[in-house]
Amino acid sequence: MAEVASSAPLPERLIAHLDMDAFYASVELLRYPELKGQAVVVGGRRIHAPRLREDGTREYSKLRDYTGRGVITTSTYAARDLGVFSGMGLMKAALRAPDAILLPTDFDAYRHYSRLFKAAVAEVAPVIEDRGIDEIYIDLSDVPGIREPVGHDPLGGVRAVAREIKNSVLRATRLTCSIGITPNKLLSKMASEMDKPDGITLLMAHEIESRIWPLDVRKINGIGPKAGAKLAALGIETIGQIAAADPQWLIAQFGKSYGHWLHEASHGRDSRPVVTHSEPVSISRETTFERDLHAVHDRAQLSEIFTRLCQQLATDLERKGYEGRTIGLKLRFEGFHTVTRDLTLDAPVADAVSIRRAAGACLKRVPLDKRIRLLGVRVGNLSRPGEALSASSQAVKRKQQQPASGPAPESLALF
DNA sequence: TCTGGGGTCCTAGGACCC
DNA sequence: TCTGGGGTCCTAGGACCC
Repeated sequence: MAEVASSAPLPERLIAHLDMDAFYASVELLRYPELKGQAVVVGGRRIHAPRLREDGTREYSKLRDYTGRGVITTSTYAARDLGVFSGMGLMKAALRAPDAILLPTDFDAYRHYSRLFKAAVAEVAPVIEDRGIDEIYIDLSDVPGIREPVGHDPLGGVRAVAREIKNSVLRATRLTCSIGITPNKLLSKMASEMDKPDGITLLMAHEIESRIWPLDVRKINGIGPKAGAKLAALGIETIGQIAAADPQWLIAQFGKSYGHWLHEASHGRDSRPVVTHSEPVSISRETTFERDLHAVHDRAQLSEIFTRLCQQLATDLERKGYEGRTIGLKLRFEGFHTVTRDLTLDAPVADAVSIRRAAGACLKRVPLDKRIRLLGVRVGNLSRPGEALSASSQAVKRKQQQPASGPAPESLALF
């Protein structure tokens, strides 16, 4: 009893961040185990799928075979050693690692393993926040046994639960993951990165100074390229330097909200709950062309792609059971300049024709003098069909009983 | 050899209403 | 005729994340 009482009390909340190790690449290695240990990059298209030779061995595409505009979605740790990372253009990566093996992205497979690993975690700890295909937050605060010390280790119970989660994931998927456990999401996200791959990192409040403050500011989830560059220009490189800065000065530099958040984050403070359910805000489809298209010269092709995106979006909406009142259009021009237009209708729609009509009206508000690199369509203001109208859309309904008259059919000739 | 696709959230200005 | 402030909605752009 005396031993337990003398150890530091566990925090009220114990939050885990679990990140699958090189997820897409690791799923591919389950299929092609002979690639284990090699530099492998995921990001190609179908044509880069391995081919079966007469003798039963496989022939893989190499990074040097790639032409086009794709980026790396994941690379194995061996490929990262060659300097190729996710987000990097495949053509650029091919210059650095021409002999790295290239595999096409197979989202269906990754989604399958995503479901498997999340279900495996849920068997141990059910309070889970989805953060995409390969990572989750888990609220471990009330997991049985987690606050039990083991021997002289007050965190023994926490370690045991972490190991149990990792074992459960490994059993279900044959994949490894890394886990960070701390009193909040912000710190856990950083902790899960500290011992990758296949690691467990526990970090409590009294260790912020020694383990968090020396880190680069970009390690904070929420400080991206822009804020990182601005901090660097102000002579701030580490999280500890943010923590040492006058909060009023941070607010003067970054605005009230972000400046205050920077101060809090640098001290490891974060009270955001683990959110186990959320509704989508918008659903979209977009595509980048193999070559930039011209609004006039490539009109037929653009029109076809535009219609196809609307049809895919309608299919997505139906499958997920949503309709939406705000239709958005996105165009990216040569030079990467991006423009969006949106239009809010009086009533939600979900069918391809209505989406296409509204997006077409948006298109008429964009000058099309430059070549187009990307075209996208989005549906926002989502609701479920048959659901009671929201107060706001009821107000609109009352005001204008007439349904919106879209543009005349001839105007669809644009594109 | 630049820079995918699918998202969320924030800001800021103008319209409109009370 | 001028002058307010608050609140909500819509739109456009941008930062950031996986």
